[in-house]
Amino acid sequence: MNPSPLDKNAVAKVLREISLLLQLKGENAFKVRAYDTAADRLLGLTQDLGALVREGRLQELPGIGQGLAEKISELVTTGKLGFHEELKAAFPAGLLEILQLPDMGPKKAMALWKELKVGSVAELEQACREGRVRELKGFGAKSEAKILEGIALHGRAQGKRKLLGDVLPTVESLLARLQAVPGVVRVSPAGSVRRRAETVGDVDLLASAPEAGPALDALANAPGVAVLIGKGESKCSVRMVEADLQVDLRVLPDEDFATALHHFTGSKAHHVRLRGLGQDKGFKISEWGVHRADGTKVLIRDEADIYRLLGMQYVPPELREDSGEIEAALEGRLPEDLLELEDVRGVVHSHSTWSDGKHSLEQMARAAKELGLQYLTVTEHSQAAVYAGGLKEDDLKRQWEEIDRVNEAIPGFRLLKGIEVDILESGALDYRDSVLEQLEVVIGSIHVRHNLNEEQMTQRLLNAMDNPCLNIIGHPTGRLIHERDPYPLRMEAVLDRAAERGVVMEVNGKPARLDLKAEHVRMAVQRGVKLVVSADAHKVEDLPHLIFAVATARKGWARKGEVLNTLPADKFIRALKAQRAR
DNA sequence: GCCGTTTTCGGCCCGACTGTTTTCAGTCG
Repeated sequence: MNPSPLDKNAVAKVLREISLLLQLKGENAFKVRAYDTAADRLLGLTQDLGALVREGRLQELPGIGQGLAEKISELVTTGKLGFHEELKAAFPAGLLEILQLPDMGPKKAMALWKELKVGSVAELEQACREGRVRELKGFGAKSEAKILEGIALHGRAQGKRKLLGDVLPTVESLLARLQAVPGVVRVSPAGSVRRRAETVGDVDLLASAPEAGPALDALANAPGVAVLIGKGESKCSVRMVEADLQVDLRVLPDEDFATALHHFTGSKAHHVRLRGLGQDKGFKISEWGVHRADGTKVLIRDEADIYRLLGMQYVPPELREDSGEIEAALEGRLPEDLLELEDVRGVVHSHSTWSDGKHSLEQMARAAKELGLQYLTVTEHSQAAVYAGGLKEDDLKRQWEEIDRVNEAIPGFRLLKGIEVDILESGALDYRDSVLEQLEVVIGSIHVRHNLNEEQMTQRLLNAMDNPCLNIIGHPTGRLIHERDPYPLRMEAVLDRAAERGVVMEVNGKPARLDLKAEHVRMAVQRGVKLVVSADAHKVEDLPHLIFAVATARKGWARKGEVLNTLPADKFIRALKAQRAR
């Protein structure tokens, strides 16, 4: 198989750029949208793009017709697209960066370029300082100041969306504060936080109350607020000290809460589709509610009412990305038993002071029990992971004695004897089989030698899965969001082998990992590969990271039955072994 | 550029907000 010069992410990025360039050109807005829709479609793709191209099946994807199919094929097979190159040549490269500034769209950017020959952010900044921008039609002194402010912010926060895991604690404490305000009925996060996206730009919060004032004040005066950006009748925006995070709160009457929550949860792509469906059925769906053709308002008590009205299953927020959930919900194919946090009985993947963890086995066990869990899989690093205090084979026996002592000391809870064994460059495991066979849970992970090529890395994992001692592949792509790219890997091949051999895939909940990520989870589920959700805990404070693994599994449409650590400890271990014995 | 029990043309989601205007265009979510 020839590796594709461009993968789906790269192709989507080109389509996105074409959309921007077409907007600059003043092209028909619907043509522009077609490129955006196609980019969304590719990003949510769970099939192999290269295969779709080879088999000429691109046009089976909704939103992709003949024109886009040809362009995508050209990109995938040659790595370039003539149409794209021509468009790019027509504008200065810096214009695309100008478009990233707040309140800056194609019309304004083109005016700046045509009238002032401003073609980069640096030139724009200079033009503002010299007062030349305010002379333009449609611009004024205020726009000039706003642009300068935007440039400053852009420089500071360039591409730095925050990890969901870094943001959620702040969000939850703000929500608790708002819920305690007298008169407040309901509170909820909205936007990407509620959809449990991997990373978050701004945080949107909603509250319902008869009077907006007290709730708005509660946010404006909340601890940790650095700047009050703005406060009006029904909205308040602040910037938090922590992580330079912007938080927007809207307060509205409780009867408008459900439609507003739905509106502000998004995603945009999901909404565009829903509104189209609504229109077909004679409803107009907007932020302010659902209206019939005669203008009367439909009573919407909660979000489920909206989906019911459209004759489809309820779509949980995590799934609202227009990646097939709408078709599935219309046909009744959406999983009704998506994994819930409450389904999880035990935590998989943890470290203690025996290797690079911060807390003792007993501390970890007590903390996990405190969270309502029944077991914790102890999986220290193996000897190859020298930097992480990896255990020698001999150390294991002594650790097992301590595990036995802790298990006796804490009734109703159990530490399982496991290991996170390194997958060496060849795909061999870092312990002898005779040692691995004695363990209850064997996670195999890659920690060293990341710089192999796609074929070598794929083969490394395939080889590892051939060892019957291996139960689970840990953080299969090795990515660290914002820090390290996933290693090159043919995920389809890895998952096919996992399905064939009964190897389980980890969904690692560490906020910077989320690995497998949601789209890979979906690919795994489609192949019948079983999963575990893990915390990858190195200290007791990491144990709640399980919620991010659960969120990722849900975003990948994983049902309870597909996640093995929803089973009690004995059945969990038996299921792991049974998988391998198939 | 896509799409079709309104099918090969003429549609394509909707409304608020802002700053600029003097009735509206552009941007955003």
